[in-house]
Amino acid sequence: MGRQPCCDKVGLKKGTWTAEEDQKLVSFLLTNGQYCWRAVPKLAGLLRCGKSCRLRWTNYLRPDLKRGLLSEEEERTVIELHAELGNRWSKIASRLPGRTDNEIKNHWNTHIKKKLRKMGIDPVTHKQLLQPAASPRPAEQQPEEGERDAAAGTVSGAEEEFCADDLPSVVHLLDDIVLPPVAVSSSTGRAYSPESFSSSSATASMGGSGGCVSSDDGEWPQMTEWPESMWLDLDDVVTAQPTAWELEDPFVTYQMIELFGHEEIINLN
DNA sequence: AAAGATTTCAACCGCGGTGCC
DNA sequence: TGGCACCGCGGTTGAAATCTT
Repeated sequence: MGRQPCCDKVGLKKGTWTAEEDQKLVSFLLTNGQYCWRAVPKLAGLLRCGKSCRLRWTNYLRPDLKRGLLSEEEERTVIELHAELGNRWSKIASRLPGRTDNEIKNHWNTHIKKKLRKMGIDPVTHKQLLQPAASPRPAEQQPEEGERDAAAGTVSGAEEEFCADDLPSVVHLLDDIVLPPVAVSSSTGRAYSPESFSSSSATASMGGSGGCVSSDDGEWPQMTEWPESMWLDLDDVVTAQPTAWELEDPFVTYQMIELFGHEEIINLN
């Protein structure tokens, strides 16, 4: 009856992935493609459950991922989409090529929430906060993060409260954020340096904009580094072309990369 | 220089939807 | 048709990195 369990969790490794594990997983998936995640760890020689492998691949090892902080343009998109969709991170991520739901969720919680609050905007409802962020209530009256979110309603609650008229004001206010001077690609909105298009196999498939991110200290953007494990094992994915093209739907981005000597078209969403 | 506090983000957990048996 | 596993999602955790004192 039914299927076999995904994993028995006995003797399986947890926690941070090692370079060797990354290497095994990437090597296996690039050779065999993605099919049954349950079978992947066994076939790849990993003491991990399929779920863990899927997570590692989708959030960190996929060659089409962008690395580094979200650009100003990407942040704006996230804010707009969050106002529209709430905490549906996967939906938001699907509109930001090369970004994962986990990455966007983390960035939202660590950066964007703070920025919005500083600007006096409730990150849950996207409306102006009643009290200025600079003059918080006394500690005993200050609800915990979770409480506040719960009080403001769940995702659906936020949707109910959200008024489309609020969106332009939110986006406009974002313009007031002072960012360090960086070179920004006019076509992609992403910061870049001349080194962006390095011959590194990993950076070559980052949406055509290179793996470069702006730094917070106002200096020239830094190259995004891929884990050493990837350098070791991605010799087979060399010379990926930084040529991305967009079809009718601006949110569907495809990219041609070279895999094992033949060209592959990958959907960056 | 060291210790403690804070921040970041990779990874895990648990749930719901879907599909297989 | 019911039970179960798979998959993907959102929330949470905790180790590592960074900052502050």
